[in-house]
Parts: sequence; C-alpha cells; structure tokens
Amino acid sequence: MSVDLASPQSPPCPKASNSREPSPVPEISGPEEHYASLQMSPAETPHTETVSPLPSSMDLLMQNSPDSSTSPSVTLPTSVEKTVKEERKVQVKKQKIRTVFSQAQLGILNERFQRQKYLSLQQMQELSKILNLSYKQIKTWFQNQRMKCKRWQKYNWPENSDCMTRKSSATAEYPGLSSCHQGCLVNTSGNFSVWSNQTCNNPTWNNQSWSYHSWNSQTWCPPAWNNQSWNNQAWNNQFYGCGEEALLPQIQFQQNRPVSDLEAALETAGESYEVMQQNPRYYSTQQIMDLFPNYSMNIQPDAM
DNA sequence: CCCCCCTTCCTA
DNA sequence: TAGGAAGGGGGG
Repeated sequence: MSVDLASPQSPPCPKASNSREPSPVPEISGPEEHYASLQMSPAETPHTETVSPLPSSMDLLMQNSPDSSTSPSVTLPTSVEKTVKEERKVQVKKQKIRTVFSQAQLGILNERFQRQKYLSLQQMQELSKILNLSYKQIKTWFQNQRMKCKRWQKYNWPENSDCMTRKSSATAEYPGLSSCHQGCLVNTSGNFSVWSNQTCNNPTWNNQSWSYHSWNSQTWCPPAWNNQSWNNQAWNNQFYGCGEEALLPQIQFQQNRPVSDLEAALETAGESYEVMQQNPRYYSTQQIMDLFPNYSMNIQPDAM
C-alpha cells in the first residue's frame, strides 16, 4: 500500500515510512471528522493504528477532569468549565501530529498542483484514495501549497517589477516552471479546460498559474521566510492577489466538468480508467509510477 | 462547507 | 533550527 509509495527511496528518507508511528501520541486523529478512514498514514498502514475514534489526550483529559463529577460549587461552573475546557483545548492542541508525506506522495501531489491549484471535492477524494491520505490532508496540502506559491511569488516578483519580467526570471531560476507553464496552458484535452481557459484569457492568471513548481515543496523557499519579515504586510499589497481573481475557487466547482482525478491521472499516464476503478483503494509504487510517469518526484538519484 | 491567512508545533 | 502539516480564526 502506501508503504510502497513511501519507502522506495530509502536512504535519504527512511523517515517517510516510520515517521508516523514513532509518535507516541495516540493519534489525535482527525478532529472527529470522517476522514479517519484513510486518514493519517501517508506512509504506512493504518492497521495497527487503533482506529479509536477520539482517543488521545482528549479522552484522558476529559476523564480526569476534576470538575466532571464533583462540581460542588454549583455557582461557578460556567466560568470554571470554560476555563477547564480551554485548558484541555490547549493541551490537546499541543499534541499535533505532523504527518511526513513520502516523496512519492509529494511527487504526485506536486505534479497535480502544477496542473491544478484548486481541486474539487471529488478530485480531492480521488486523490486521497490514490495516495492513501485523508481528504483533509489533501485539502490542507493544497492550501499550504497555494500559500507557498503566493509567498514564492512575493519573494521572486516584487511588486515593482512587471509580470513578464518576473515570469522570465522565475522560470530561469526554477526550470520546472516552464513545464508547469506548459502543463497549465497546453492541457486542453477538456479535462482542464476550465483552467486552461482561465489561463489563456486572464492576463493575471498567467502570472499565477504557471508560476510554481515545487520540486519538493522546499526548493524555492527563501531562507528568510521564517522571520517576521515575511509576515503580514509583507505581501499584503496589490500584487499579493495577482492572478488571484482567476483562481477563485468557484471556478473549480463546475459540476458538469467531466474531470476526475483518475481521469486526469490517466490522461497523464494513458491508462484505462477501468483498471483504476478496480483498485479503488491502494496503489503500488509501480502503479503510481505508471500513472504518473512524469511526476517530478524527488527520487534521490542515488536511490534509483 | 470552502477559502485565505497566520500560527503552532512536530519532525528531520 | 528550518520546513511544513495541521490548527484555528475570519470571511463568503
């Protein structure tokens, strides 16, 4: 299963496969959302992983909570409860589980992101099945990517330079961009017509659509970003939204669009849809490789 | 619900 | 410590 996705390139990233289990944290698992099923385990299997609905500190804290049974003071419960609740919240909050996506997963995600910055619900769900990630994880990943993309633009294209200038410089810096550009513009097979059209018709969109190719979600990141210098106002200006209009999420929800993630995958891979449908849940590395032959996976050269 | 945006905090 | 997945607030 996804393990396949995770471990092929062992040396540099052995983390991928076991990154999640070591975490002593009892799987705070999705915030009581349904995404528990595929959930977590970018890399390895969920089997052992107790599927406890809402285990973890939450429960413990809840149970231990002193006020639960006692509550002698009938008068101050509300405020006290509130406080206690918040305390719990804080404690629970701290136990975040940070998934480490495998290189294979990232590769596929990146490839998809090149073509589409916004996925429909269905597309996300399909992608989540393919990658054995939760829907929420997919959604979050895309959101984070968009933000990174934006920051990258900010960084590379200061508002005082014009779009074309920025474009070329960026392309020069990140070779992958050109292919991304092409992907967005050229893919007129119908599946991505929405995006292609937007791309073609909207000058600002051009700026946005092709701009980013995240090799490994890190490459482009300027070193200074963690600093406050990149906060708030830094990109909160006109250029901030350059192309944003064209990216409006609404676009993606054209229901009659025939696109599905699998179809998209097939478009890339040239395989038959049926094959995919017969394997609803998991895909081996080979399958993924077949489906996404040219996803710019960050396979370590030495590992291949 | 989704999005954007900022923040938190885990992992390498 | 940097990078980034995930949390959470605010808006539509």
